[in-house]
Amino acid sequence: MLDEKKTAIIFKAFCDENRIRILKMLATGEKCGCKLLEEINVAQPTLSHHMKILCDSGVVLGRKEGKWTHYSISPEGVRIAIECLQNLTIISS
Amino acid sequence: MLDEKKTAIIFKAFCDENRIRILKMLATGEKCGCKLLEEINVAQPTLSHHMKILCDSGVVLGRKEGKWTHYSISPEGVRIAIECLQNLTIISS
DNA sequence: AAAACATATTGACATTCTTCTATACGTTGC
DNA sequence: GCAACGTATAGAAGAATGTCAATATGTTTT
Repeated sequence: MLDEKKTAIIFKAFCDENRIRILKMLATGEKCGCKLLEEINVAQPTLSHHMKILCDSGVVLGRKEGKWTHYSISPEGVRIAIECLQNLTIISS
Repeated sequence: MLDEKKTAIIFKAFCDENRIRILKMLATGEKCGCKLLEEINVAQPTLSHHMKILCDSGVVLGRKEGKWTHYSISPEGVRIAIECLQNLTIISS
């Protein structure tokens, strides 16, 4: 089981409204930063900040390609997050 | 699918280290506030504050009985949280 | 090499969150 | 009724977070 600190870092991804919007966009497939920026109402440095938190959580992957960064949901990160949520909440002895 | 605000409220439950400790305690069964207070290193009003956030998320249930409040994991709340996490992160078109 | 573009970093400010002390509220037992 | 107990609320202080403008970094194109 992950420690409290790492667990908190994972779920920080899901506790800001703008990050949730970003995740919903990524759920339809990989997108580059500039595309995300078009669809969300924040300044570019703010988006960059949120993308860092999402990547740090492990739930999102960033793939650099030339001047673009393509972001996508990480299936492995998602698996870990769900497992973590279950460990925290499923009653056990 | 839940809106961004409600989703954020659910996952706020999991993004503070002390709340994660509390959830781990509750995963071993229902506990009253005073029992939780013994095991966690915060003042009583701070615990009360965290319990409110946990209950607001729907992941924890509070059951009043005389002067005690007994807290437990809500299986239904957990189900919704996991479903919500899956909706946000499982790739779809 | 210079211009244009995508993204990251810095620094400042406002808001939100965590925590505490003090106090209030509701219940139990004398 | 009053004291003791468990919990909640109010208010304040400090820390963390979200946001932006300005600027830096790295890449592509001309």
